[in-house]
Amino acid sequence: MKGQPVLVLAGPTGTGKTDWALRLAEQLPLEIVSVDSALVYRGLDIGTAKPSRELRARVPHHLIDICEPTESYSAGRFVEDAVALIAAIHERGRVPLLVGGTMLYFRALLRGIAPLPQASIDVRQAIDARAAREGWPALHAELARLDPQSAARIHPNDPQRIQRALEVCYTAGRPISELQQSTRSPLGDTPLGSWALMPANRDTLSTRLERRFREMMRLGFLDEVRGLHTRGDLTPAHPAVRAVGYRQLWAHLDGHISLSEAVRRGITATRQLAKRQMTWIRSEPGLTWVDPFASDAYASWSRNVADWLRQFRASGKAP
RNA sequence: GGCCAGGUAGCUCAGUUGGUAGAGCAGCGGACUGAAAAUCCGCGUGUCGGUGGUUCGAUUCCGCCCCUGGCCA
Repeated sequence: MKGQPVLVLAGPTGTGKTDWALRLAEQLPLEIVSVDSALVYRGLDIGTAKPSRELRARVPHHLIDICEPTESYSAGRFVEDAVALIAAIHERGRVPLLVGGTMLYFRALLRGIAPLPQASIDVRQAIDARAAREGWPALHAELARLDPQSAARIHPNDPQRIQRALEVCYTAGRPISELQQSTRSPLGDTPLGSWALMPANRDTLSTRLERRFREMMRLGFLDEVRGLHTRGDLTPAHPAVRAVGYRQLWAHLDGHISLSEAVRRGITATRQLAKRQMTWIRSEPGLTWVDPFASDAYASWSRNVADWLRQFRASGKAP
């Protein structure tokens, strides 16, 4: 017996996912679940192209503005939150529409994530301190002793993953590669209607991303970052400050680079983000690609979605 | 107009005591299990400004020309 349907709309930044989701929600009984590691933070608005409060008042949105920028959200928390939300939305007789570009979150939710220990600030600090003394290659060598399987997969120059793998060894007492074997999808047999916005022409996206960044600057992006900068409790080590655009403007506010250089680098970082997102989408099975910049793209997509949902209505499982 | 310094990869530059060249950035491809808008890996043929000359061989040396910047008129 199949469960109730879930809709997925993935895509790189700047392809209009948010807009499409809102339009679709005007014609179908949907609730939007954001799949975005930056939209979770309060106070990151302009630079994340966060949908406005008015828009969010019209259609139910979830997982936006749920953290302080001093916090660290995670893929694990996302999966917990999303699973609970999907159940609640189904309970209300509506259809969840998962929208976003954080592909790790999508994968963790759709394919599963192993029950691993949470990040530990203390352990990470200890590892960082050792890395500063002995260098990351030494820590990679240690990982090779404790968890050869992970060490083989993790490049010696990849501090973030070496650190995480060691952290899990220390706190769980077992290698991460072993714990990862019990990965399974939390969604079970939930039927998925999955689409990805993939621009057929990269230059079109690139141009739009630059335009959008400059528009953000016009809307007061720098003031927004200055506000975060002035708080005094945030540093470039916080995930919120590492977000594209924020990081570069932060460097400018710290006096490291000029404003025009920060903007230039911000635009570049945005393009690189989109590229990484597309790499991930290409490798992800089960996604139907849609070129968002083709004429009538939205119209035909929304028709497809409605058609796909109809089967559940017919069998009486959904609205 | 004269003098000086440059013109080498999309950009900033290095280099070749003469044997047709390499870094960073950008770009492209890839990886991705609690930071993921993160973190990391791989990919470098380009009339070496143009044209004559010297030479077995010139991007490298010499002449002339063009362009850019600076100084002097």
